[in-house]
Amino acid sequence: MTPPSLQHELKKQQPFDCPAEEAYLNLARTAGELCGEFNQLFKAHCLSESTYNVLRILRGAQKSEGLPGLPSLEVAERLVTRVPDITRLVDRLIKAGLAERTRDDEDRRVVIVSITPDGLAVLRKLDKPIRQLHEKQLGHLSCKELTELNRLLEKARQPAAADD
Amino acid sequence: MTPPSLQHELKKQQPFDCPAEEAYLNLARTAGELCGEFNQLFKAHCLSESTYNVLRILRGAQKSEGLPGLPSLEVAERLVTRVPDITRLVDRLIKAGLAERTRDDEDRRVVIVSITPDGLAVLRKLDKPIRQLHEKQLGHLSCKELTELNRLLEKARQPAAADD
DNA sequence: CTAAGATAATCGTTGAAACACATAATTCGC
DNA sequence: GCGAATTATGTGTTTCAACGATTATCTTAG
Repeated sequence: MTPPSLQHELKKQQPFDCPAEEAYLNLARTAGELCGEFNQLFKAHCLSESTYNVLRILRGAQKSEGLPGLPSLEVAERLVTRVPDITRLVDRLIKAGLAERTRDDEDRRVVIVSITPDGLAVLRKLDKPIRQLHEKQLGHLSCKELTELNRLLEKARQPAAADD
Repeated sequence: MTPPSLQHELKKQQPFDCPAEEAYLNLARTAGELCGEFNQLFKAHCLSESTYNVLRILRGAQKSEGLPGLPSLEVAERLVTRVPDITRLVDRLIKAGLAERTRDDEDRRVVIVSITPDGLAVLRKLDKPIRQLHEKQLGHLSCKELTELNRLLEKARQPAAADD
């Protein structure tokens, strides 16, 4: 198990200016590689990472909170990565028949987005390969390592989250 | 130092299916937030993360390796995140006057990309704010924590790198 | 010397993201 | 109630990324 350092991977001649820079690049590169594999999987089912996440959020709200759907803005806030254009994201899902929009009667400004049976079916089909890919990507890390990684990542986000 | 867990941030009701999934989402979210701030900074100078990286690579090759430039494909391979369309990336830099193309006389297929004085000037202007942003984002992690984070991220990439 | 194959780079097109602005509905001060 | 301000959402436009197919040059086998 030789450690292929990031510096070597990038053919970088000089060492990194500061450890924070190395960590940042490491983070970007790792996330890019891992996300890339997922995007490939999603694409095979005509989804993207964003649209998949929206479906997951809608299913979660339905299963765990018993809500038929969520306001658009609420969906946007729950996304893993921020996306300013929730409208078109949902548009794509609706065009594919995986989600639907209904106006809220209480507050006619808000649009409730909900998942359709077809959307649930697509998620069901993806559940297993997703789990397998997670396992393949990070399964070789021990439980202790994953816990530590999570701790460090959450700590890393703290100052960035400060100026939200 | 209250730990704002990812589950809470995402308003997720159920715990994560598996630790690998949580780590993946944590990774994606952290990278997204950190990259977002950098993209904002780059954008203020009419660059993107990709174009900035290309400039950094070109400067590095010049400074450390004494090369006037690099073949396009070599630049693409050194990028932090894989980008299949190096041509248009370089197009944008050339249009902005920050890089230039020259044909290699040895092998007339290869195009040597090199950074211009203007490109170097832009990088110089960015060096300090970049360092400051790295410090702001990850400076609150101890040196030991950064080292451990780097170790875990490199380990995480190993199986993904296997099927390149 | 020539044709076939390999390699480097480019181009065409599609689809998605980013950003600013516009629209509709609600709330609040008067 | 009436109109300004606020909130939730939608639209227009530009830019960027992904994928495939194509062109140009080099290499090599015959």
